[in-house]
Amino acid sequence: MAASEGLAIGALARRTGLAVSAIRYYEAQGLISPWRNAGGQRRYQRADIRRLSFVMIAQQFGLTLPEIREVLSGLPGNRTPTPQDWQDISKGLKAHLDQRIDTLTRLRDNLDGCIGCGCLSLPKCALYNPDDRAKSNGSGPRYLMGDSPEA
Amino acid sequence: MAASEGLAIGALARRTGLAVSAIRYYEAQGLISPWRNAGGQRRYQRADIRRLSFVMIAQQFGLTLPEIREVLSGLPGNRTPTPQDWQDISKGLKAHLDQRIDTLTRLRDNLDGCIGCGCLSLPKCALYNPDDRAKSNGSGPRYLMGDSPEA
DNA sequence: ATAATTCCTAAACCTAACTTTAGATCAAGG
DNA sequence: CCTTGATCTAAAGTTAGGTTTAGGAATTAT
Repeated sequence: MAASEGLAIGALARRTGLAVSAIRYYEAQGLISPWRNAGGQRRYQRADIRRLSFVMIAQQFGLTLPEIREVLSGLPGNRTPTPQDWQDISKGLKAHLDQRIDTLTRLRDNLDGCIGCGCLSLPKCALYNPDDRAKSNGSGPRYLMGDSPEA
Repeated sequence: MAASEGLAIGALARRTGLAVSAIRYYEAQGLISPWRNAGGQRRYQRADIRRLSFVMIAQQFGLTLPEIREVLSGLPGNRTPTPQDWQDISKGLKAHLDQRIDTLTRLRDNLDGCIGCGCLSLPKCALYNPDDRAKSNGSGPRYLMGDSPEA
């Protein structure tokens, strides 16, 4: 097995800790693009280990797979990414995370105020802020609150 | 319509901004318990507006519905919750949020370090911490990283 | 007394991010 | 050559948190 043959999907799975099925799924989502050997099996570059690690870290930070694909598109397509390339796109990740932390911190501080006043369901409550909801992640209903003062 | 008749589900939906279907779903998840009128329709107390508002806020903070049900169980069952009751269980929410912020802040600071060293895929990287993953929310694969230094 | 709303239940459908399954093919060891 | 293990594809299943639909029944408005 010459070094030029690349990694099989199982080997990549062991190296990254991902399930084989997850790696195939990421390919379907456009996050990674292996080539195929003569028998039609996927073969990966060593740089793909780092690529998938980046995907996993970005996921922890709350990015969706389409968002991660977008960030990864900042890598050069014509050569193996250098450490500097990775550092460059990681800065975008950090900015994203900074924003999430700011949002949550603001929510927490507002909750402090609400614990003090016990208002919790008033439209005037500082927690009533649709923008935060759009930013914070995923689930939950479409709207938030809109109670009348007396309740 | 005497005041004692309670709110119909549509009225509660308008007051909270939630969809009628969401309110029924929350009931199925044990988050709210209306009584039924003679015709079998759900009727709610005014205090339920606040209860659902609390559910929505807790969701923004990243709690799952089972977790929220757990927090709500801290309310008195034998009477309408007082502002003090709400303040009491809100403290639990705040603690939860504090923890999320700590975790994210730690992740961000570790990423700062990684941007500096460019390691991103090493097991020694500070970002390699399974505990954070268990805490941070929901999706994503089971494991994280496990690359060898040379990659 | 209708007509128009609203509400009821049960079941199917939806998205994200995967996993599982089934049946077939490929690769490697003896 | 033959067996074992890894891989392939396509499709269905899974979980969370809901929404939509279908066919009725209750309420409200006129």
